[in-house]
Amino acid sequence: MSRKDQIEQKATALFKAHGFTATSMRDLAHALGIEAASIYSHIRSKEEILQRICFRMAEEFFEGITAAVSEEGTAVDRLKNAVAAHVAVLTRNTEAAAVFLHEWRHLSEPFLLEFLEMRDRYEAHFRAIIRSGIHNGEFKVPDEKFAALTILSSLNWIHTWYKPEGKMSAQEIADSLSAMLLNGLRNN
Amino acid sequence: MSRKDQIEQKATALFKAHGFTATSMRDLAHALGIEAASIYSHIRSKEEILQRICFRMAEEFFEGITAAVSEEGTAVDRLKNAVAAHVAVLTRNTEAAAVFLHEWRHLSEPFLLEFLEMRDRYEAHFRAIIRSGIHNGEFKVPDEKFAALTILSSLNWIHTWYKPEGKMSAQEIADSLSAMLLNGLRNN
DNA sequence: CCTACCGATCGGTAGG
DNA sequence: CCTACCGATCGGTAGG
Repeated sequence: MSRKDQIEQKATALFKAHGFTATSMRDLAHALGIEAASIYSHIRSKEEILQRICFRMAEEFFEGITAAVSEEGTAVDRLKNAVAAHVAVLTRNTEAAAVFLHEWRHLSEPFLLEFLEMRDRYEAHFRAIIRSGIHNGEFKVPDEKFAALTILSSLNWIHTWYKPEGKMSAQEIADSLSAMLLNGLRNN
Repeated sequence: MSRKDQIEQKATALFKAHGFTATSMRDLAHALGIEAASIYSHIRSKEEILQRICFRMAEEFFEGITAAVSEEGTAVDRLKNAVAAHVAVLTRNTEAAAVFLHEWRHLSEPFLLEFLEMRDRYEAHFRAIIRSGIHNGEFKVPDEKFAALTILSSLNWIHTWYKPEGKMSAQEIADSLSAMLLNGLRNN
Protein backbone atom coordinates (compact mmCIF):
# COMPACT_ATOMS: atom_id res chain seq x y z
CA MET A 1 0.00 0.00 0.00
CA SER A 2 1.40 3.37 -1.02
CA ARG A 3 2.09 6.09 1.51
CA LYS A 4 -0.73 8.10 -0.02
CA ASP A 5 -3.14 5.21 0.56
CA GLN A 6 -1.90 4.84 4.13
CA ILE A 7 -2.54 8.53 4.74
CA GLU A 8 -6.02 8.22 3.30
CA GLN A 9 -6.82 5.15 5.36
CA LYS A 10 -5.66 6.64 8.66
CA ALA A 11 -7.43 9.89 7.85
CA THR A 12 -10.64 7.99 7.15
CA ALA A 13 -10.49 6.34 10.57
CA LEU A 14 -9.79 9.64 12.32
CA PHE A 15 -12.43 11.55 10.35
CA LYS A 16 -15.00 8.95 11.31
CA ALA A 17 -13.96 8.91 14.97
CA HIS A 18 -13.67 12.67 15.60
CA GLY A 19 -14.98 14.39 12.50
CA PHE A 20 -13.10 16.20 9.73
CA THR A 21 -12.75 19.55 11.48
CA ALA A 22 -11.75 18.11 14.85
CA THR A 23 -9.00 16.02 13.24
CA SER A 24 -5.76 17.98 12.85
CA MET A 25 -2.96 17.21 10.44
CA ARG A 26 -0.79 16.70 13.53
CA ASP A 27 -3.23 14.03 14.78
CA LEU A 28 -2.99 12.35 11.42
CA ALA A 29 0.80 12.60 11.33
CA HIS A 30 1.03 11.13 14.83
CA ALA A 31 -1.12 8.17 13.79
CA LEU A 32 1.23 7.61 10.84
CA GLY A 33 4.40 8.04 12.92
CA ILE A 34 5.69 11.00 10.91
CA GLU A 35 5.71 14.81 11.17
CA ALA A 36 2.76 16.88 9.99
CA ALA A 37 4.81 18.66 7.34
CA SER A 38 5.76 15.35 5.76
CA ILE A 39 2.16 14.59 4.84
CA TYR A 40 2.26 17.41 2.32
CA SER A 41 4.79 15.50 0.22
CA HIS A 42 1.91 13.20 -0.69
CA ILE A 43 -1.23 15.32 -0.64
CA ARG A 44 -1.94 18.94 -1.41
CA SER A 45 -4.28 19.79 1.44
CA LYS A 46 -6.39 18.38 4.25
CA GLU A 47 -9.51 18.88 2.19
CA GLU A 48 -8.06 16.92 -0.72
CA ILE A 49 -8.13 13.84 1.52
CA LEU A 50 -11.81 14.40 2.25
CA GLN A 51 -12.53 14.91 -1.44
CA ARG A 52 -10.85 11.66 -2.34
CA ILE A 53 -12.82 9.73 0.29
CA CYS A 54 -16.18 11.26 -0.62
CA PHE A 55 -15.87 10.91 -4.38
CA ARG A 56 -14.39 7.43 -4.27
CA MET A 57 -17.33 6.28 -2.16
CA ALA A 58 -19.74 8.04 -4.50
CA GLU A 59 -18.22 6.09 -7.40
CA GLU A 60 -18.62 2.83 -5.53
CA PHE A 61 -22.26 3.54 -4.78
CA PHE A 62 -22.86 4.37 -8.45
CA GLU A 63 -21.20 1.20 -9.66
CA GLY A 64 -23.43 -0.79 -7.32
CA ILE A 65 -26.69 0.85 -8.27
CA THR A 66 -25.89 0.78 -11.99
CA ALA A 67 -25.41 -2.97 -11.90
CA ALA A 68 -28.52 -3.40 -9.74
CA VAL A 69 -30.93 -1.45 -11.96
CA SER A 70 -29.58 -2.79 -15.25
CA GLU A 71 -31.04 -6.23 -14.53
CA GLU A 72 -34.54 -6.95 -15.73
CA GLY A 73 -37.22 -7.93 -13.27
CA THR A 74 -40.06 -6.68 -11.11
CA ALA A 75 -39.79 -3.48 -9.11
CA VAL A 76 -39.56 -5.66 -6.02
CA ASP A 77 -36.56 -7.49 -7.47
CA ARG A 78 -34.83 -4.30 -8.54
CA LEU A 79 -35.41 -2.73 -5.13
CA LYS A 80 -33.95 -5.80 -3.44
CA ASN A 81 -30.92 -5.58 -5.73
CA ALA A 82 -30.50 -1.87 -5.07
CA VAL A 83 -30.73 -2.38 -1.32
CA ALA A 84 -28.23 -5.24 -1.47
CA ALA A 85 -25.82 -3.14 -3.56
CA HIS A 86 -26.11 -0.21 -1.16
CA VAL A 87 -25.56 -2.40 1.89
CA ALA A 88 -22.59 -4.08 0.19
CA VAL A 89 -20.84 -0.73 -0.28
CA LEU A 90 -21.70 0.38 3.27
CA THR A 91 -20.34 -2.78 4.84
CA ARG A 92 -17.25 -3.15 2.65
CA ASN A 93 -15.74 -0.03 4.20
CA THR A 94 -17.72 1.25 7.15
CA GLU A 95 -15.26 4.00 8.02
CA ALA A 96 -15.24 5.55 4.56
CA ALA A 97 -19.01 5.13 4.44
CA ALA A 98 -19.41 7.07 7.69
CA VAL A 99 -17.17 9.87 6.38
CA PHE A 100 -19.10 9.91 3.11
CA LEU A 101 -22.41 10.16 4.97
CA HIS A 102 -21.47 12.77 7.59
CA GLU A 103 -18.43 14.81 6.56
CA TRP A 104 -19.29 15.81 2.98
CA ARG A 105 -20.60 19.17 4.15
CA HIS A 106 -17.01 20.27 4.82
CA LEU A 107 -16.23 20.10 1.12
CA SER A 108 -15.70 23.52 -0.42
CA GLU A 109 -17.16 24.64 -3.71
CA PRO A 110 -17.27 23.50 -6.45
CA PHE A 111 -16.85 20.06 -4.89
CA LEU A 112 -19.81 20.46 -2.55
CA LEU A 113 -22.15 21.24 -5.43
CA GLU A 114 -20.83 18.34 -7.49
CA PHE A 115 -21.23 16.02 -4.52
CA LEU A 116 -24.83 17.02 -3.91
CA GLU A 117 -25.65 16.59 -7.59
CA MET A 118 -24.20 13.10 -7.55
CA ARG A 119 -26.12 12.23 -4.42
CA ASP A 120 -29.35 13.40 -5.99
CA ARG A 121 -28.68 11.38 -9.13
CA TYR A 122 -28.07 8.35 -6.94
CA GLU A 123 -31.30 8.85 -5.02
CA ALA A 124 -33.09 9.28 -8.35
CA HIS A 125 -32.39 5.61 -9.12
CA PHE A 126 -34.27 4.62 -5.98
CA ARG A 127 -37.10 7.01 -6.80
CA ALA A 128 -37.36 5.50 -10.29
CA ILE A 129 -37.71 2.00 -8.88
CA ILE A 130 -40.41 3.15 -6.47
CA ARG A 131 -42.21 4.99 -9.27
CA SER A 132 -42.26 2.02 -11.61
CA GLY A 133 -43.51 -0.16 -8.78
CA ILE A 134 -46.32 2.26 -8.09
CA HIS A 135 -47.28 2.38 -11.78
CA ASN A 136 -47.46 -1.37 -12.25
CA GLY A 137 -49.28 -1.90 -8.97
CA GLU A 138 -46.49 -3.63 -7.05
CA PHE A 139 -46.10 -0.81 -4.52
CA LYS A 140 -48.52 1.33 -2.60
CA VAL A 141 -46.83 4.35 -1.00
CA PRO A 142 -48.00 7.90 -0.24
CA ASP A 143 -45.10 9.64 -2.02
CA GLU A 144 -42.28 8.41 -4.23
CA LYS A 145 -39.63 10.80 -2.90
CA PHE A 146 -40.70 10.28 0.66
CA ALA A 147 -40.45 6.51 0.26
CA ALA A 148 -37.03 6.64 -1.41
CA LEU A 149 -35.56 8.82 1.34
CA THR A 150 -37.07 6.68 4.07
CA ILE A 151 -35.50 3.60 2.53
CA LEU A 152 -32.07 5.18 2.23
CA SER A 153 -32.24 6.57 5.75
CA SER A 154 -33.08 3.18 7.17
CA LEU A 155 -30.04 1.72 5.37
CA ASN A 156 -27.55 4.41 6.30
CA TRP A 157 -27.34 3.72 10.02
CA ILE A 158 -25.65 0.35 9.38
CA HIS A 159 -22.16 1.80 9.69
CA THR A 160 -22.86 2.58 13.36
CA TRP A 161 -22.98 -1.04 14.42
CA TYR A 162 -21.81 -3.33 11.56
CA LYS A 163 -18.74 -5.43 12.30
CA PRO A 164 -17.25 -7.65 9.54
CA GLU A 165 -16.70 -10.39 12.11
CA GLY A 166 -20.34 -10.23 13.30
CA LYS A 167 -22.88 -12.98 12.81
CA MET A 168 -24.78 -11.34 9.95
CA SER A 169 -23.33 -11.13 6.46
CA ALA A 170 -23.93 -8.11 4.25
CA GLN A 171 -26.41 -10.12 2.17
CA GLU A 172 -28.31 -11.27 5.27
CA ILE A 173 -28.54 -7.69 6.50
CA ALA A 174 -29.78 -6.60 3.09
CA ASP A 175 -32.38 -9.39 3.04
CA SER A 176 -33.67 -8.49 6.50
CA LEU A 177 -33.92 -4.82 5.58
CA SER A 178 -35.62 -5.52 2.25
CA ALA A 179 -38.14 -7.77 4.00
CA MET A 180 -38.90 -5.14 6.62
CA LEU A 181 -39.22 -2.35 4.07
CA LEU A 182 -41.33 -4.36 1.62
CA ASN A 183 -43.61 -6.16 4.07
CA GLY A 184 -43.62 -3.90 7.10
CA LEU A 185 -43.61 -4.89 10.73
CA ARG A 186 -47.19 -6.12 10.72
CA ASN A 187 -47.80 -9.84 10.81
CA ASN A 188 -50.10 -10.17 7.83
CA MET B 1 -35.92 35.95 25.40
CA SER B 2 -32.91 36.15 27.69
CA ARG B 3 -29.43 36.78 26.31
CA LYS B 4 -28.51 33.25 27.31
CA ASP B 5 -31.40 31.88 25.27
CA GLN B 6 -30.42 34.06 22.32
CA ILE B 7 -26.88 32.69 22.50
CA GLU B 8 -28.19 29.13 22.61
CA GLN B 9 -30.53 29.71 19.68
CA LYS B 10 -27.87 31.27 17.44
CA ALA B 11 -25.39 28.58 18.45
CA THR B 12 -27.91 25.88 17.56
CA ALA B 13 -28.33 27.32 14.07
CA LEU B 14 -24.56 27.59 13.55
CA PHE B 15 -23.84 24.14 14.99
CA LYS B 16 -26.38 22.64 12.62
CA ALA B 17 -25.06 24.58 9.61
CA HIS B 18 -21.32 24.06 10.10
CA GLY B 19 -20.91 21.61 12.95
CA PHE B 20 -19.81 22.20 16.54
CA THR B 21 -16.06 22.14 15.93
CA ALA B 22 -16.18 24.30 12.81
CA THR B 23 -18.19 26.98 14.62
CA SER B 24 -15.96 29.41 16.52
CA MET B 25 -17.00 31.59 19.42
CA ARG B 26 -16.14 34.54 17.17
CA ASP B 27 -18.61 33.26 14.55
CA LEU B 28 -21.24 33.04 17.26
CA ALA B 29 -20.41 36.49 18.63
CA HIS B 30 -20.62 37.98 15.15
CA ALA B 31 -24.06 36.44 14.64
CA LEU B 32 -25.15 38.03 17.93
CA GLY B 33 -23.58 41.39 17.17
CA ILE B 34 -21.26 41.34 20.19
CA GLU B 35 -17.62 40.48 20.95
CA ALA B 36 -16.54 36.89 21.59
CA ALA B 37 -15.40 37.67 25.12
CA SER B 38 -18.85 38.97 26.02
CA ILE B 39 -20.43 35.57 25.50
CA TYR B 40 -18.59 34.32 28.56
CA SER B 41 -20.64 36.60 30.80
CA HIS B 42 -23.55 34.26 30.09
CA ILE B 43 -22.07 30.81 29.58
CA ARG B 44 -19.05 29.03 31.00
CA SER B 45 -17.72 27.38 27.85
CA LYS B 46 -18.47 26.50 24.25
CA GLU B 47 -19.16 22.93 25.26
CA GLU B 48 -21.69 24.02 27.86
CA ILE B 49 -23.86 25.30 25.02
CA LEU B 50 -23.69 21.92 23.31
CA GLN B 51 -24.51 20.16 26.57
CA ARG B 52 -27.57 22.31 27.11
CA ILE B 53 -28.85 21.64 23.57
CA CYS B 54 -28.25 17.90 23.70
CA PHE B 55 -29.73 17.29 27.15
CA ARG B 56 -32.70 19.56 26.64
CA MET B 57 -33.58 17.65 23.46
CA ALA B 58 -33.07 14.36 25.28
CA GLU B 59 -35.57 15.52 27.91
CA GLU B 60 -38.08 16.44 25.23
CA PHE B 61 -37.77 13.06 23.55
CA PHE B 62 -38.26 11.35 26.91
CA GLU B 63 -41.35 13.37 27.73
CA GLY B 64 -42.81 12.39 24.37
CA ILE B 65 -42.11 8.69 24.60
CA THR B 66 -43.24 8.49 28.24
CA ALA B 67 -46.64 9.90 27.34
CA ALA B 68 -46.84 7.65 24.27
CA VAL B 69 -46.12 4.35 26.00
CA SER B 70 -48.20 5.08 29.11
CA GLU B 71 -51.40 4.76 27.10
CA GLU B 72 -53.05 1.38 26.86
CA GLY B 73 -53.60 -0.25 23.51
CA THR B 74 -52.20 -2.64 20.95
CA ALA B 75 -48.51 -2.66 20.04
CA VAL B 76 -49.53 -1.09 16.73
CA ASP B 77 -51.22 1.78 18.55
CA ARG B 78 -48.32 2.31 20.91
CA LEU B 79 -45.84 2.27 18.03
CA LYS B 80 -47.93 4.84 16.16
CA ASN B 81 -47.97 7.01 19.28
CA ALA B 82 -44.23 6.65 19.77
CA VAL B 83 -43.54 7.53 16.14
CA ALA B 84 -45.84 10.54 16.36
CA ALA B 85 -44.17 11.72 19.57
CA HIS B 86 -40.72 11.34 18.04
CA VAL B 87 -41.71 13.19 14.88
CA ALA B 88 -43.33 15.93 16.95
CA VAL B 89 -40.08 16.63 18.81
CA LEU B 90 -38.05 16.46 15.59
CA THR B 91 -40.27 18.93 13.77
CA ARG B 92 -40.82 21.33 16.68
CA ASN B 93 -37.16 22.35 16.56
CA THR B 94 -35.35 20.96 13.55
CA GLU B 95 -32.10 22.80 14.26
CA ALA B 96 -31.76 21.54 17.81
CA ALA B 97 -32.79 18.08 16.60
CA ALA B 98 -30.00 18.08 14.02
CA VAL B 99 -27.44 19.11 16.65
CA PHE B 100 -28.78 16.45 19.02
CA LEU B 101 -28.46 13.80 16.33
CA HIS B 102 -25.05 14.69 14.93
CA GLU B 103 -22.97 16.75 17.37
CA TRP B 104 -23.35 14.79 20.61
CA ARG B 105 -20.03 13.03 20.01
CA HIS B 106 -18.22 16.27 20.82
CA LEU B 107 -19.45 16.08 24.40
CA SER B 108 -16.65 15.33 26.85
CA GLU B 109 -16.90 12.81 29.66
CA PRO B 110 -18.87 12.31 31.83
CA PHE B 111 -21.51 13.95 29.64
CA LEU B 112 -20.87 11.70 26.68
CA LEU B 113 -21.44 8.56 28.74
CA GLU B 114 -24.58 9.99 30.30
CA PHE B 115 -25.87 10.98 26.87
CA LEU B 116 -25.32 7.52 25.41
CA GLU B 117 -27.03 5.90 28.39
CA MET B 118 -30.05 8.15 27.92
CA ARG B 119 -30.16 7.38 24.23
CA ASP B 120 -30.09 3.67 24.92
CA ARG B 121 -32.90 3.98 27.48
CA TYR B 122 -34.90 5.88 24.88
CA GLU B 123 -34.34 3.23 22.22
CA ALA B 124 -35.31 0.59 24.79
CA HIS B 125 -38.85 1.99 24.78
CA PHE B 126 -39.08 1.27 21.06
CA ARG B 127 -37.56 -2.17 21.51
CA ALA B 128 -40.13 -2.94 24.21
CA ILE B 129 -43.01 -2.02 21.91
CA ILE B 130 -41.61 -4.22 19.16
CA ARG B 131 -41.07 -7.08 21.60
CA SER B 132 -44.60 -6.99 22.94
CA GLY B 133 -45.93 -6.88 19.40
CA ILE B 134 -43.90 -9.94 18.49
CA HIS B 135 -45.11 -11.81 21.57
CA ASN B 136 -48.79 -11.17 20.99
CA GLY B 137 -48.52 -11.87 17.27
CA GLU B 138 -49.08 -8.35 15.96
CA PHE B 139 -45.59 -8.03 14.52
CA LYS B 140 -43.34 -10.31 12.54
CA VAL B 141 -39.74 -9.08 12.43
CA PRO B 142 -36.38 -10.84 12.27
CA ASP B 143 -34.86 -9.06 15.28
CA GLU B 144 -36.27 -6.69 17.86
CA LYS B 145 -33.19 -4.47 18.14
CA PHE B 146 -32.69 -4.42 14.41
CA ALA B 147 -36.31 -3.35 13.87
CA ALA B 148 -36.16 -0.62 16.53
CA LEU B 149 -33.00 0.92 15.05
CA THR B 150 -34.38 0.75 11.53
CA ILE B 151 -37.50 2.60 12.65
CA LEU B 152 -35.57 5.32 14.44
CA SER B 153 -33.17 5.71 11.53
CA SER B 154 -36.01 6.15 9.09
CA LEU B 155 -37.46 8.89 11.33
CA ASN B 156 -34.25 10.78 11.99
CA TRP B 157 -33.67 12.13 8.48
CA ILE B 158 -36.75 14.37 8.73
CA HIS B 159 -34.72 17.34 9.94
CA THR B 160 -32.93 17.44 6.59
CA TRP B 161 -36.01 18.52 4.67
CA TYR B 162 -38.85 19.43 7.06
CA LYS B 163 -40.08 23.03 6.85
CA PRO B 164 -42.81 24.25 9.24
CA GLU B 165 -44.46 26.11 6.36
CA GLY B 166 -44.49 22.97 4.16
CA LYS B 167 -47.62 21.18 3.08
CA MET B 168 -47.32 18.23 5.49
CA SER B 169 -48.02 18.64 9.20
CA ALA B 170 -46.00 16.75 11.78
CA GLN B 171 -48.95 14.41 12.37
CA GLU B 172 -49.33 13.72 8.66
CA ILE B 173 -45.62 12.93 8.37
CA ALA B 174 -45.90 10.61 11.36
CA ASP B 175 -48.94 8.88 9.85
CA SER B 176 -47.19 8.34 6.52
CA LEU B 177 -44.10 6.95 8.21
CA SER B 178 -46.10 4.68 10.51
CA ALA B 179 -48.04 3.35 7.54
CA MET B 180 -44.86 2.65 5.58
CA LEU B 181 -43.14 1.00 8.52
CA LEU B 182 -46.15 -1.09 9.55
CA ASN B 183 -47.41 -2.15 6.12
CA GLY B 184 -44.33 -1.95 3.94
CA LEU B 185 -44.09 -0.75 0.38
CA ARG B 186 -45.80 -3.76 -1.08
CA ASN B 187 -49.35 -3.39 -2.34
CA ASN B 188 -50.96 -6.25 -0.46
C1' DC C 1 -20.46 44.14 27.33
C1' DC C 2 -15.81 45.93 25.89
C1' DT C 3 -10.56 46.23 25.19
C1' DA C 4 -6.61 43.89 25.54
C1' DC C 5 -4.51 39.92 25.70
C1' DC C 6 -2.97 34.86 26.87
C1' DG C 7 -0.83 30.32 25.43
C1' DA C 8 -2.00 26.77 22.33
C1' DT C 9 -2.88 25.11 18.07
C1' DC C 10 -4.25 25.37 13.33
C1' DG C 11 -3.15 24.31 7.98
C1' DG C 12 0.51 24.90 5.36
C1' DT C 13 5.42 26.37 3.24
C1' DA C 14 10.60 26.86 2.60
C1' DG C 15 14.51 24.64 2.24
C1' DG C 16 17.17 20.91 2.73
C1' DC D 1 10.73 12.90 5.40
C1' DC D 2 12.67 16.39 8.67
C1' DT D 3 13.59 21.04 11.08
C1' DA D 4 12.16 25.40 11.43
C1' DC D 5 8.84 28.41 10.91
C1' DC D 6 4.75 31.41 9.01
C1' DG D 7 0.39 34.16 9.84
C1' DA D 8 -4.10 33.17 11.39
C1' DT D 9 -7.17 31.69 14.56
C1' DC D 10 -8.66 29.09 18.50
C1' DG D 11 -11.18 29.00 23.42
C1' DG D 12 -10.91 31.57 27.14
C1' DT D 13 -9.42 35.22 31.05
C1' DA D 14 -8.34 39.76 33.44
C1' DG D 15 -9.92 43.87 34.50
C1' DG D 16 -12.84 47.43 33.95
